[in-house]
Formats: sequence, C-alpha cells, structure tokens
Amino acid sequence: MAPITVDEIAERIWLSIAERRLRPGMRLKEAELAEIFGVSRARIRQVLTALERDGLVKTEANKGAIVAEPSADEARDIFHIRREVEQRVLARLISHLDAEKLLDLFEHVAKERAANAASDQREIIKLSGGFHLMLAEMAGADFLWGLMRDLVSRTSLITAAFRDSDKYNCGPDEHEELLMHLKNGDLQKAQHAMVHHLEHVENELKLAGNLDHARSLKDALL
Amino acid sequence: MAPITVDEIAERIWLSIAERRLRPGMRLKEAELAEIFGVSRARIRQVLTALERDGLVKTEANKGAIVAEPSADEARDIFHIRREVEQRVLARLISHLDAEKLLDLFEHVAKERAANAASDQREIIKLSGGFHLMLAEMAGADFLWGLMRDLVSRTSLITAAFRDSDKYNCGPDEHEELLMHLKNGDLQKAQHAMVHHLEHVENELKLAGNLDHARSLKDALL
DNA sequence: GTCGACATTATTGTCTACAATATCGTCTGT
DNA sequence: ACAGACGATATTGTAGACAATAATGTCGAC
Repeated sequence: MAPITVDEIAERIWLSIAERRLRPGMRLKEAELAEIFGVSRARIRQVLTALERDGLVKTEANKGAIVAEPSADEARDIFHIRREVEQRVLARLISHLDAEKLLDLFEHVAKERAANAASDQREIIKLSGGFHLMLAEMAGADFLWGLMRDLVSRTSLITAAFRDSDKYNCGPDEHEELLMHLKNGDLQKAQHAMVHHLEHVENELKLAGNLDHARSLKDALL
Repeated sequence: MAPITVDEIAERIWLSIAERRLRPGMRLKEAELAEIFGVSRARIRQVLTALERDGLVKTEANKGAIVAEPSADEARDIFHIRREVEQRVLARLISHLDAEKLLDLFEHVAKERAANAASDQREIIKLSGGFHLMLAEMAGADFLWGLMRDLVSRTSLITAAFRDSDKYNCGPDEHEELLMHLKNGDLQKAQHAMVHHLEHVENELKLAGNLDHARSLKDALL
C-alpha cells in the first residue's frame, strides 16, 4: 500500500482542470480534498501551494483556494513568453542532441498519435504537455525546464477556459514536423515551426471576444 | 508584539544571499532557522518552499535545503528570458501609464540614488529589484509580475555568485534614462534602454570563465 | 420594517509531537 | 588492517490538535 504523493495529487487536480471537470472559480476546500485523497490537510496544503506556483489556483489569505480565472490579456502574455522560452529551449537543445534522444522524442509523438486515435483525452493532455517538457529536460537547462513546467500548466488552464470546441490543442503532426527539423540540425526552421505551432494553438482559442469573467461582482453587475 | 511573517523571513534570507553572507551550497537546516527567527518549523518550511520557487535554494528529499548554486549557462538563460519579459512588461505598461505612476517611479529612483550615496548595500539591493518589480506591478499583468519576481530573485543570486568586485548591479542612472523614454511615450527607445541596461549588468559578471561549481564531487575531483 | 450589532459556524492558519529516512560512527570478521 | 554491515543520531516528512479569522444567520433597537 503506497500512500499517494503530493505530485500525484497535484497531477490529478491539474488534469481535472484541463478536462474542464473543475471550472475556474470553483472552491477547493482543504478538508474536502484531504478526505477525497485520504491524506492529511498538511499534504493538501503542499499541493495547493504547488498548484498556485503553477498558476492553476489562486489562494487568498483566510479564504482558501479557487481554480484560477485567467484573463484574455494574461493568456496573451503567457503565449508571448512561451514562444520565447521554447525557442531558447530549442537553441540549447540542438547542440547536444543525439540519436537516442531523437528516438525517444519520435516515440513520444507516436504515443500521442495513439492517444489521439483512441480519443483518450486525459492521455492526450498529459502527452501534449509532456512533449514540450521533454524537450526542455533534454536541453539540460533546469531553469528553462522549470519555466516550461509553469507555462505548460498555465496553457492547460487557458485552453480549458477559452477553447470553444472540444478540439485538442497540440496535434502530433506539428510536433513531428518540428522533430524533422531538429533531426536535420536546422535550428532556425525548428524554431519557426515551434512558433507557428504555438500560434496555431493560440489562434484556436476565443481570446478575441473578451467575455472575461469579471474580477469582482461589482464589475459583473454594474 | 507581532510575530514575524513568512515573507519577512524569506526576504531576510534573500538579502543575506544577495549580500553574500549566505554562500551557495550552505545548508539551511529547518530547526536552526526556526530557532533563529523564533518561529515553528512549519513556518520555516513555507519559507523554504517559497525560496525554492524563486530559485534561491534547492531542496532534496530527506536531505534538506541548501543555497542554490547556479551555473553560468543557467545565468545566461535567466538573463536571456529576463530581457524578453522586461520588454513585454514595458509594452503592457506604456498604454496605461499616468502622471502619478511616473512620479512614483522617479521618486523610487531618487531613493535608489540616496541609498547609493549612503552605500547602504541592503537598501540598494532591495530598491534595485524593487524598481523592476514596480514596473511589472504597474503594468497590471499578474503573470508577468510573478515571472519578474522570480527573475529578480534569481538575478540577485547570480549576481552574488558571479560578480567579482563589490560593484552594485543596477545603477540609478540607467533606470532614470529608461523613465525618460517612458515619459516621452517612446516604447521602442524604452525597450532598447532596458535591454542595454540588462546587458550591462550581465557583462559585469564573470560568466566567461566557467569555473562552474561542479555538480557532484565526482565531477569536481576526477 | 430595516439597519446594525452580535453570536454561530465553517474554514483556514499555526504549532507540537511523532514517524520515516538518511548520514555517520562503530564494531566485527576475515 | 580493511571491508562490510549494523546501530546511533540528527534531520526531514507527516499527521493531528488547537487557535485565529472570515462569512453568515439571528436577534434586538429604533
């Protein structure tokens, strides 16, 4: 019997948010979560602080945690920064990229394709983010990897909040195209493909119509 | 009698690191810190997780926390990303920047100048970072502000680790020049000044000589 | 009948004690 | 004398109990 870890709980909540089972604004009561996962509140508190760091929940003093409600502007900022970070990741990666790593990456994309074929949404979400994190990890740049973790989870939240259809965000085709350029050692083309890919994802969201959830009741009703 | 808060403790530790009173690699034992600040270990734990989020300390499971030991490559990544983030901050800021905010900014620079004149190192450190955070806060972009907090603290660590002289990093003159461009509503020049400023700071560090602290003993001795 | 103060309840924040784990010293067998 | 394992100690991880705080419902006064 292995007690569930903090990371596992955090992942579960992350997935629930990405799947839109937990909607922005929903309260996450500590005692409730502790009950659900069969752990103490102390552990849940760690989970919540981790989730807050990744921008998935927002906590207010003495008022608890709620699922974060990103604004359209925030979403644009996140995509903007993410484009820069991902390009940097590729630049750092391409210098020490060997055949084995490339194989792992192609294998990963194959898994994505399988999940897509099976319409296994949870797996799709995990793998899509995982691909980008894998690139960062292989780049061997801890700081960039940490940033990417943050950005990926925030992107999940944004996608959940702003996509209209049930279309999936990260298609395997674009990932594979990117890998081809990496395989050829062409950094510029790889970066271009990455930017294109991210813009594609961003453009599928409804950021234009700023039907922003109002920050306060006052704003919402007056 | 007000008990010291988590943020205050974190700031104290941050300053000690920035002042090089705490050196990279030093252990931060929980009980010891709890004793020093007169609080319980639970509180210290919160402090340490916060510091880890900001990249100032590194914790390993069941082994405790040590002051982080950034590599030169990591430092370069951080500066690279920081340039992009700061430019984005300026872009977001310039649209809704009024006379009052500008006044506050100029006032802040005046304080920096005073601290410099008095050679109050602790105050210099606080104010230098504070200036950049102030810009982010005024931009009204929470995500960017959070990123900047992270980047500023990481920059403090890098500066502490890699500067050779006791030269101070952020000079008030460059900050003021930036403000002039903002006052004139010239985004491009402001961004250019910012990039120049950050490159200036980066170039004063000894990142070239990669006398990287080896990650492991094996690497260090063999 | 409505406004304001007060009590109740639910929820988070904090502390203290206990359990798990790693590290380091020591001992024994060869 | 040295290698390996075992045990002691120090340190972190976890849980549960208690205190503080904020939201809400109720009562009383005007």
